[in-house]
Formats: sequence, C-alpha cells, structure tokens
Amino acid sequence: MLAFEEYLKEKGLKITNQRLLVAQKIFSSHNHFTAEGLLDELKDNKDRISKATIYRILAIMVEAGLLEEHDFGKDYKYYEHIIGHEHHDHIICMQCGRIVEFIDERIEELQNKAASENGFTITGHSLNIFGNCLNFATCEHKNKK
Amino acid sequence: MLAFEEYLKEKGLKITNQRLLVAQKIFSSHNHFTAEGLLDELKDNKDRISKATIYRILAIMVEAGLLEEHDFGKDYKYYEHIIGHEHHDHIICMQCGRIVEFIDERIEELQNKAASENGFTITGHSLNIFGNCLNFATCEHKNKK
DNA sequence: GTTTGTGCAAATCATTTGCACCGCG
DNA sequence: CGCGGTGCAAATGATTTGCACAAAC
Repeated sequence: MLAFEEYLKEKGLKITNQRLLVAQKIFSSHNHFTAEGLLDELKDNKDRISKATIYRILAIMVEAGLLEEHDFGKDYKYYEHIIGHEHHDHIICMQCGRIVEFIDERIEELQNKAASENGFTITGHSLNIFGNCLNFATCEHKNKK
Repeated sequence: MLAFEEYLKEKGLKITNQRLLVAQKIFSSHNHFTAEGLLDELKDNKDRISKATIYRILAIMVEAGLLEEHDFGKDYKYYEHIIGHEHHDHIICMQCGRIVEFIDERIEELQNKAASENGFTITGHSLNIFGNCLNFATCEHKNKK
C-alpha cells in the first residue's frame, strides 16, 4: 500500500480518488515537478482534478514528510518525493532547467560544523548550485518548467 | 562618492533624491533587509518614497552588482549590499529570524568540484542553513521580518 | 447521515506595470 | 525643454480560501 494511504488512515483523513491519483503519479517516478506541471499531467486523466485540490494534497504530503518543497529561484515551488531517497542537494541548469542531484558528506559535515560553531541547532538546509549544463540532449529547450 | 551614484552616471541614469536616499540607507550598515522593511524605515523621512520606487531601485542595484537578493524560505525576498563584503553563506534562525553569515572555503571548493564533476559551469550558488539559535537577546521575538 | 474533500471563483500578497505628472540634466 | 523617474492604483501570478455541493466512512 502507498505510504501516503497509510498516512491518511493514521490521521483519519479520507482516501479520495484525487489523493490516490496524485500519489500514484508522484511516486511512480522521481522527478522534480511543479504544481502547475502536475496539473497538466493529470488533466487528460479520466478523473479531473482542480488546481486547488492539487495544492491541498501537496501540502498534506509535505506535512506527512513524503514530499519536499524546493525553491530554485523561480516564482513557483518545485516538489520531489523523498521516499527511498537520501537527502541530497541540487545543481540547476539556468539554460534548460535540468536538475541534477548530488550529495557530498564532507559538505554535510562542514555545514553541521558551521552551524554548531555559531550556536545554532540545525533543523534543515538548502544548497543549490546554479550553472549551465551545456547538455546537448536537454539544453536546447530553455526555461522548462 | 557612492558606488551607486557612479553606476548611475556610467549608465546615463538620473540621480534622484529617492535613489540617494535608498543608497544611503542601505550602505550605511550591513543588514539583511526586505523591501517592506526598507519602506518602513524611510517612511518618516522628509522625502516620501513609494513602494514601487523601492522595488525599482532595488532592481537597479541588483543589476549593478551592488546588492544581492536572497530567498530564505519566506514569501518575500531579502537583500543585502555586498560592497566590501566577500561572498558568504547564511544561517537563519527559524525562531527569531536572526541571520548569521559564514564562509567555509572547503565547502566552496567542494561545490565547485560537485558542479564540474556533473558537467556544469557554475554561475552561482545559495547555501542556507536553517535552525534555532536560542540566543537570549534576539530569540524572544518570533518571526521578525 | 455526518463530516471531510473538492471545484469554482474570488481573495491574498509580494512584486510589477500603465499612465499622468514631476524633476534631473 | 525632453526624457527618464516617481507615485498611484490597477495588474500579475502563484498560492490560498470561502462556500455550496459531492463523496468517504
């Protein structure tokens, strides 16, 4: 059973077609997506779903710890599911929008060190590297959502 | 003369009271501020300045490379001037909003390494650590802008 | 049957923009 | 003067919300 379904039951929330639809879509792959993009992908589906509902479901999933919200410098948010995915940081191509994940334990450690040296207890962090990937396959289309 | 004034002349832009006022305010200290906050601080000034003008001036300063725009996870932007300030990253207290700057050359290097290993040319990066500072002096007021 | 969820359209909120007037150069 | 700059109010665009209806339990 989907982890999201479990969460809904736990919390006494209802299991609706829309919620299952969104969950299936999101957990079927590991992409970085936007609310708008998700809406588009579900548009042609038999079960219509509204933008408001998308946002409401995404909020629940973030609350549930199943989804992570990212700010990549655009004026809309990106999401990615984190089931079966270790924490990682991102490199974003400013040309084509391609997003590459990476993780460097040494950076993680140095961040922890920086925080504690300054008297902070870490609750989270966000490290985004912006650049150009010059990847033939993807970098031809600019400003993909 | 203010660096901003030089920039304006260079570009053939006009030197107005509003522009000087904003520049003096911003460069008189090194704080992280918001457009709204800046407007408040300049409200009681003899020369009134409108919100639209604030935004327009901030955009010019960012373009001029005198100001940096930050996204700290709120729904409004933070700015800081970078004259005489080396690049640095930020630690933000989620309780009181206090912002501490730090720099770790090892992290910088590891970022460059991660980018090039993934075939990216770096154009910029943003590293924000979120946490709690538990600082008596500041951490009593929550959600400061 | 209740209570919670959904769709729609209207509301929000930071930021941007159109336009008529103002002031720097 | 002439054109860029400013203020105001209206526009924008992502996200949120109120409300009446629909669906889950």
